[in-house]
Amino acid sequence: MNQHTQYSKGCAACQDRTDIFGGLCQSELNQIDDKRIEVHFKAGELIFKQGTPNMHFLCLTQGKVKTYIEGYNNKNLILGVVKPVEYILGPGIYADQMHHFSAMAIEDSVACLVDLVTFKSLIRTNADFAEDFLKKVSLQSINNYELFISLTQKQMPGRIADVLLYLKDKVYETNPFHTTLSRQDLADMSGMSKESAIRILREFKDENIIQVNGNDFEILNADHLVKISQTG
Amino acid sequence: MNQHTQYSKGCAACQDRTDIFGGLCQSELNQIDDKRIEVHFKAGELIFKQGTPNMHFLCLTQGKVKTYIEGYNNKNLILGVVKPVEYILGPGIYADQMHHFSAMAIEDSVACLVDLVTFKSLIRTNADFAEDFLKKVSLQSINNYELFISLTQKQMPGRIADVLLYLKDKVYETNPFHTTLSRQDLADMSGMSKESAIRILREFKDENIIQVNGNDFEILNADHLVKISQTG
DNA sequence: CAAAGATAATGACATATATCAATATATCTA
DNA sequence: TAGATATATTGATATATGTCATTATCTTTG
Repeated sequence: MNQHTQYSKGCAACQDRTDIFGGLCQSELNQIDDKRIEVHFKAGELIFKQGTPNMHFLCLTQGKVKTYIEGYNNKNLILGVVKPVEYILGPGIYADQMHHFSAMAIEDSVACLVDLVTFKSLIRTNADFAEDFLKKVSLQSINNYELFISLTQKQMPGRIADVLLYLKDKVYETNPFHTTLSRQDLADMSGMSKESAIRILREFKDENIIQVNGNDFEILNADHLVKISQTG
Repeated sequence: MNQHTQYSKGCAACQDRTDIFGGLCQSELNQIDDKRIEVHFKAGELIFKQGTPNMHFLCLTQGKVKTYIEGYNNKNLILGVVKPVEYILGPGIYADQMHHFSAMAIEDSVACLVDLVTFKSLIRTNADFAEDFLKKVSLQSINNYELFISLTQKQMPGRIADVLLYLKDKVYETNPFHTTLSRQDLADMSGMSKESAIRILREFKDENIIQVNGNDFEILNADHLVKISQTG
């Protein structure tokens, strides 16, 4: 990606492409704009790391970012994939000012960093914005509950089905779709070894539920995938 | 528990026993007090159920409550045990007005129900209260991340170790402790079958890490439990 | 107190899943 | 382009964990 083709018309322009700034007036948007740092990340680059201080509110304007918890034995658990225009919010902002998960660009990406002082002051002064934020946090929480059930109560086919449906419906929003996620990433999203993830994908392929060619996926039988997701 | 020995001096009295009302002035406390319904639950009674409308903000003043997600095949995942004075907050409040998990009294309990209109209006008008609330939500979120890692990346001994340490340090805050949680509950907290939970407990007993007698537990070697928790 | 019902404990067995090793394929780099 | 490195795939095997059946223990209730 060319560094000069960047999207830098300010927060007002982004406002058209998302709902998260809907509760802000022009002067409030300017507050954010003034404190905004636009940063470009190459695919594979770490955006922030679990365990480091959380100093900024981060808004993704281009590319895709995976968020993941670094667990034991170098095993990661991918919480989700963020796409533009969406912010990446960690619970540390209002707790211990630390990052509780890491974020890595899986495509060349552009993110805006806003210092937390500005962000928190807006939360305090604009009740609509605070409510919108609470709503976002809540929706993320609901997603986490679904992830909990998927990871702890479903067998491997159900978990892989959930990942495929998530990618199709929530991340790429197309079918077929191309992903830059590796097989290891798919495994980290479904809490299994990469060998197991590969095996399940092959089974789905053999049963004509999906078509796979490298990193190109097509869901051929979404209903069947939903059924597999539900029956564990 | 005798219905007449109830704690009913109003929110101001509860304020001494918790931090959650710290950001409220007297008139705001009165607002809550006016809309407050105090309800007694017997052990085993359902307080609210996943999938039903979420109409109240709930504050536990006596007893203990387990919160759990109802998954597939009648399998539950216990998120945690709430003790007084703490509120039980679901993400539905700011999302779809639904309960996303269930709550059940595991001891005779008393809870205050406050309608959400009052609660939300306080969030809008009192920035300190809103920040305190965000902090609570964030801490809960951080706990959930730890639970994620425990449930998805640790083997059974590590998961049972986490449950035992959680009960000792966070729920009962004594050692030895007595619990009203069944073996099935312990299994639902650690994402395994009750038979497996029982087996691991016996192993810990045989290794003199814990002492178990029915529902009376004593952690004899906490350091060892911590080590087991860390090595998976 | 005895009977009944629930909960707990244990063993035998089945199976889902991880691990290890080998090979294949893709991607990078000199 | 060739070599090197990373990633993907497959098969054989080990193991963690669930399921089922049985017995034991506790708790309730008439």
